[in-house]
Amino acid sequence: MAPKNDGPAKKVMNKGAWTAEEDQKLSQYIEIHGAKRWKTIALKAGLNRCGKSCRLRWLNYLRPNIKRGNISDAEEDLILRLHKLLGNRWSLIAGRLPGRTDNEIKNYWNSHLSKKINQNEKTREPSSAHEITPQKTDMEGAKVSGTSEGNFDVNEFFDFTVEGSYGLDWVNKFLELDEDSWLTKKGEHCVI
DNA sequence: AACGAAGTCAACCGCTAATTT
DNA sequence: GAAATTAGCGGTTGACTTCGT
Repeated sequence: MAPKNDGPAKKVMNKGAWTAEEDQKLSQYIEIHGAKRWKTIALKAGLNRCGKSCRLRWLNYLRPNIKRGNISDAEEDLILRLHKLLGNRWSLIAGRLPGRTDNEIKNYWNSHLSKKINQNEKTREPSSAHEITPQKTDMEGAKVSGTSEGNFDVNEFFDFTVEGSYGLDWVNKFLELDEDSWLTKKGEHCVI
């Protein structure tokens, strides 16, 4: 079958793995002009890529201060705790782990932690009726359903827009609450 | 050594939210 | 205020690597 001719030929964008040359072009352009207007960046940097692809590459790989590999025990612990609190809100979780990206945390969760949790759940008593289901529960549920004390919004509660505004210690303390008392509270009046 | 299964991770896709015109 | 554009997010895919047989 002949390809239909629908107007001016669309430029075919590069897809797949980035080359070192592309990385260099993107980094150099952003260094000079900043990381704004990704479509323009893609165009002006001479990259045959869509803006979306450039943004992703920059955020997940080229950005300065990116930590790569080897998630430490402390980081893993924090991810677990934050996930319990926030569910699959990877960008929020990543915001609490300097140098880590949402994509990396998501991957780490899917390949390592979700399995760990499944194993733990299997070994635990099935009678834990108040088990937390991590995804889209807790906080989001609270936001949607509201409570007797009014709507609780995790984004207001933690100002995630300001990195380190509370410090990890505070968040950790917050999350260290014994699960049972935590859940008792949940049952009583507040869906946290 | 060869092969398939399982694991990992970079990148893409589709969607929504935010911003600009 | 509406429409168009841009940014950002989370889910998913697929190529590559590692492991077990």
